[in-house]
Amino acid sequence: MAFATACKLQEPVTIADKLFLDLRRAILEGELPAGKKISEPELATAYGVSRGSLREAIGKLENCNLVTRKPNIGARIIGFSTSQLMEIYQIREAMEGMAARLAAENMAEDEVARLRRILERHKAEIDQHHNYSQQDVDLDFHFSIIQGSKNSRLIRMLCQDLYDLVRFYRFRLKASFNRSEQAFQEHNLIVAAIERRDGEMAETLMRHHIRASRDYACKMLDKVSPSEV
Amino acid sequence: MAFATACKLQEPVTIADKLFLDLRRAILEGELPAGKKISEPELATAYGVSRGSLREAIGKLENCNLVTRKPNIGARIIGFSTSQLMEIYQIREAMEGMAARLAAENMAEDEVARLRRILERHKAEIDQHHNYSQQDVDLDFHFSIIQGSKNSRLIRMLCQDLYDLVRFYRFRLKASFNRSEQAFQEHNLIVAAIERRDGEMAETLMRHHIRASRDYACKMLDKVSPSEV
DNA sequence: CATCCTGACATTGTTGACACTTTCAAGTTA
DNA sequence: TAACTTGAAAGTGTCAACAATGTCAGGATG
Repeated sequence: MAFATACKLQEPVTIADKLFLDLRRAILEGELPAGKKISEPELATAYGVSRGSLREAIGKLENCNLVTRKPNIGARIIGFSTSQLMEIYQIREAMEGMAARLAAENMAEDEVARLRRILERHKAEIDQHHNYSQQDVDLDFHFSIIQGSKNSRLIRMLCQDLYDLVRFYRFRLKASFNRSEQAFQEHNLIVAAIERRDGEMAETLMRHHIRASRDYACKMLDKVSPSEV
Repeated sequence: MAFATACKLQEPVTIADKLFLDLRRAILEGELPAGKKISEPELATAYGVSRGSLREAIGKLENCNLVTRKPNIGARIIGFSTSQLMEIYQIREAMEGMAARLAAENMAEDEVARLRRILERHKAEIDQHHNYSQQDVDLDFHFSIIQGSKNSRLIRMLCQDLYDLVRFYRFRLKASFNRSEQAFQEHNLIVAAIERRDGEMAETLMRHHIRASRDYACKMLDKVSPSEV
């Protein structure tokens, strides 16, 4: 997936880094269930490393907001709740809106062209009903715009901190999400605004897009489990 | 300072936590100079703790973006650059704008009243030329609005991740910053919008306020050191 | 019967020692 | 002299053992 590769610039050189990536993948792909308590001795022996390295890896996971720790009690995988998902959408609306504005101002021409190609790929996969890869192409789209903002800290906050959570939720709700055609239309408008270098409009459209995505997710969650917190 | 106390909910119970808070304060207040390399053995003996605890504390500092680490090479305190400061302002514009919108929608009446009182304190200190405490009152103002958003993740991202950096820069540039009267007027407008529960306007005004603050900082930096990166 | 102690067990926090990598200066060679 | 090699020193990464804390079942007490 282009998203993962492009977002992870540095190779894992140390054991703790490798472990961190392993555990992150395991959490994002549901191998380690949400809400589960992490037992340090258990995991350490399972992965064949010492507790020290594991603790360092857990520390990094805490930074990604994928686990929470309490002193003298331990770490657990985050749970998922509708309210937390809504919070994430609000933050994405603000930050990706800004990213779209900056991308319209700062993206190089070839980057804009690449963005347009992602859109074409998206359309092709819709026509062929490749539902499984539409999520990847969607991530690529958002990721490219974030990169285009050229704001290194914004990029880090979104790609490293927030999008892990997005993927965490997306993986667990993927069955419900099939808004690709509508999303494609909205993506189209955003790219057009970026091509016109209209930052104001790009931001407005991106915020609208993410709000629509939030509303859709909210409706789907209500349908699936109306009583769930 | 109300900001620091209210933002730190949990007591430091573990050695690594205490060390983390100590080091964070030392960095924010310039005790440890920007850009300095951190020697683990040196610091560990200086604080009378083992390297393991120190490394855990450094990990937390890395999460706050106050130090950067490279494998097998070590950690160093972040440096400061105008471009990085501008990036932070862009992110604050987006996120605090959203926070102000949500605060207008979600703040309880007594919280709004408290906000108004902060403003009165601000005015009193301007009249008495208490420049040193105006920065604190400014932090309290922004912090209260962020809290008022009721978005727990937004609060965490701003208060824990971004505002450490704000304080890092503010401490090192405090001499140049004397925009309190203008800032007070802008704060006034924002509170008025929140009191009217006008989220749209609160966001617009907050974004304007932060952009004005950025422009001012930019101008000051140019005046002080036009050639600096 | 419910509540409170109590003590053994399991888990986390902390430490010092060992292994590996980087750095840097002295010496060698073209 | 400049560039490369080498070896020691310093620093970081990793580990296993110890100390401190939290957990929970069993029994005593009202």
